Amino acid sequence: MSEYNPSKIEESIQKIWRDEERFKSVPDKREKFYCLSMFPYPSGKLHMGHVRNYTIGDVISRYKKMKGFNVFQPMGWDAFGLPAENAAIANNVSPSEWTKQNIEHMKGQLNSLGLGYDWSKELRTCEPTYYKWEQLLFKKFHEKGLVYKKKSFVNWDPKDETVLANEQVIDGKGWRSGAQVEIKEIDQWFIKITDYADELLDSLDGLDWPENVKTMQRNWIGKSNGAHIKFKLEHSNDYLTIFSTRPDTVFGASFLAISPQHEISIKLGESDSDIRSFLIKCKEVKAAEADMAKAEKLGIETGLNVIHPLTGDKIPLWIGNFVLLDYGTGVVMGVPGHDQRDFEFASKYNLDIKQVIDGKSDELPLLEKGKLLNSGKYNGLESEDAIAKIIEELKESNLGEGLVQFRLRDWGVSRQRYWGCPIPVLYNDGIPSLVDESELPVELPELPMGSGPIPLSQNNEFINSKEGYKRETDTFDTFMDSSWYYARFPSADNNDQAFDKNSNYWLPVDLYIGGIEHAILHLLYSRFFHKALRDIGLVNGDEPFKKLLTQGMVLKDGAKMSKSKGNTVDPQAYIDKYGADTVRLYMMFTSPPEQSLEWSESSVEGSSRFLKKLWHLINGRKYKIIDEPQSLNKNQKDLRRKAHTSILKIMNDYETRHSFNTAIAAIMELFNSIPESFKRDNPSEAEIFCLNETIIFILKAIHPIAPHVSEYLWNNFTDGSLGRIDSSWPFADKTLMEAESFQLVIQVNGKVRGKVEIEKTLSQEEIESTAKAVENIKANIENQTIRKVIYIKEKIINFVI
RNA sequence: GGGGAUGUGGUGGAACUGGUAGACACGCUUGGCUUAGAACCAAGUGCCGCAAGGCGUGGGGGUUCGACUCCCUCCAUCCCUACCA
Repeated sequence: MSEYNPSKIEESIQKIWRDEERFKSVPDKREKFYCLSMFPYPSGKLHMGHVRNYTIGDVISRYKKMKGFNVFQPMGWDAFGLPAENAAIANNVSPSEWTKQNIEHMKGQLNSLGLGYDWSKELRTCEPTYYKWEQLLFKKFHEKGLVYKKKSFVNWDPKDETVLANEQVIDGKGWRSGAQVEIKEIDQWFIKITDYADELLDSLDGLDWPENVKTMQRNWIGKSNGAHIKFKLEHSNDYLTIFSTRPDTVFGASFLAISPQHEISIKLGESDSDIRSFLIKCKEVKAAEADMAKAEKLGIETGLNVIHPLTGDKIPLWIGNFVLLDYGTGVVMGVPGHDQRDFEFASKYNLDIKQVIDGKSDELPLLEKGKLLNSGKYNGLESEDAIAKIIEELKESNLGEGLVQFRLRDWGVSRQRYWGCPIPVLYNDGIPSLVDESELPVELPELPMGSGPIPLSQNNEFINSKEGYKRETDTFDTFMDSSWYYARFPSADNNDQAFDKNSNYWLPVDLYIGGIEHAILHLLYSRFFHKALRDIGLVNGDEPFKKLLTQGMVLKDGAKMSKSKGNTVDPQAYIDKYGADTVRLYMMFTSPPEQSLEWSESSVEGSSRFLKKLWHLINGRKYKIIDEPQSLNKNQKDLRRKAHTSILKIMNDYETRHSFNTAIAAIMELFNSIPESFKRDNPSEAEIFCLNETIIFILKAIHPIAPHVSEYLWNNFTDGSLGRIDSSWPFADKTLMEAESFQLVIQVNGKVRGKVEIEKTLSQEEIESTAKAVENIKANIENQTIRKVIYIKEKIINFVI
């Protein structure tokens, strides 16, 4: 008998798939299923996270195909981005060459895993055939009024004279130069995602997405009701406007704080050296929100006052490093009595702390709402009431108004990098205009000979390549590239249109699978893109991804696998050693998709062992057509019951729960439940019938996960008599699932004291007396009054004494 | 700082709707096969205890006949935080 040889089998089966073009998808009459896994950044090698992500997608795609769906599963490359520039500097290769080589290698790896992609629709975001359309979409967004330019902040490395990504700033220093990084303001392109804030929020409700992701998006969008309140600057005609969700606490305002980048701060810095040095200090904070929040809250008095709009009191104006110019109005009202952060700030700088809300305790800060006090004529009113009345008064005196504010900010899409999609803009005397459609794409130029990846701003040939104009030198944020690729896939081979009838047929994506780390940004940008494309008339429907599955990370020794930690495991070594089927089986078996997965070497061995056992049971055996036997003995009935209940459970696990680990456990259980006698050389006809049925069920059930070995065994077992393995899913016959008895668990006061097998024909009284008669139960309830009997049908009986 | 998760044997995990905690595996122990090992096969394996029994799902408290599951509270770890992708 031949041994299980994964590499030989996998190669031969993959050849059949290639020759048949098994995974090429075209529209037809079946129900469609567009299954998409987040495309990878071509970093060079597949990592475990990819293997997991793509195996999940492939398992579901193959399962859906067996269930009769027309499945489309494409794959492509998120090919622009920072790592290519880093590699270019480190290895002196061009980003495009490096990227191309990585793609070739990774594509081979994906194929060796047996992933069923329709490569006829492959796309690469770094190719002009892709980004030409991205440039056109940007132009359409511009025509719709969704694009504008404004100043905003970046991490600036003064030594290298480059803009740094957040991850390139380490402890406030540039990663390469080591220079102190500064916040710098530059002019950049923005897209008005906030125009869609309400819709992005509201249409979350109808999505079949995990609740936690929807919650994260809701909180990110952050719709809040509040008010703008104007404070007049003393000795001036200017006003400062703040936004507050708690106008009921306005009488507790004891300071106002402005951002260090606010024009007043900058003006004061010019004449006051203390303020100047404070502002310089504030520049030394990384632009990332987490870093700003962690930084110590610092402030400096401006010496200016503002006038409280309701009391007329003078209130000091401060500059605070925690105030973001980009967010809200760039001015904050400090109410130390009722806000944690304001309280800490006021305590530190000895500012007034007033209580204006009556709470259960008098300990400040008091964060909850309640009755107002120390608030003039509003004393005694409940917060909600007071909010309405205060807004009314402010409105009458033109010093404020109620309004809804979003936390969501517009999307800055400018990057000062080489390896990205050029923003298609021309400047004539500094006036920008979008490049004409007939002149698209604006191609990214090759790098000058011998140069590293210099930004386009240093490439004069590019800048001046259209006479009379200067070209825009910013490139797009790579989130732009990945925000619409899902819609391009079905039309990826069409160079005349961004989206053709294929996109219309396949969209929306029925299941989108990817890492939880994309829960907010990528998924929100894509949702925005879809809505904007819809309004331009390019796609149908309101949402791009009907259902979402977010997978957890792959860990080693409790930590995320990363190069810097040196704890990476190269999947290729395992594919080479055990074969793709084992790696896929291991990945699916060891943890449910949404949880993180701890890599363990020895468990891989276990998955391989199961496939070997499967091989030894089935290889060499031949399927024989036998009529369904008239009567079966207990063993035979039990096996059939197990087979049919298992198939039903596995179906539910694949389809509804996406719980592949329990599906595999059920397959293993079914395998283990085959009586030894059925496998002998001379079984009875009835035994052969039951065994054949079980083998068919097991091969079909494991096929989405271990497609090579199952198809190979299937072909040899059936000799083509039952069609291709992926042509159908087994029928689970409910009439075969019924058992004649069940095990009843007997509890006394909620503790398990015994178990007994009960015939289903028994009445509840009979069950109760049978339970009471069980040896250990008798002892437990003797001489006791049974106060209550709780019977849960065919499960449990509990005697309460 | 804010937002979202997770926590169950030596290990990965199961328990789907409040109803037998530990399915299915890994590992380990013992035995078989073997000159030996690997592989394979069989039995055992939550903890304490000779046993009867008791304890047990991150800690503490609560609801319930019954809690891994619901509520309160605390702790630990991970992810995101708008220029990593």
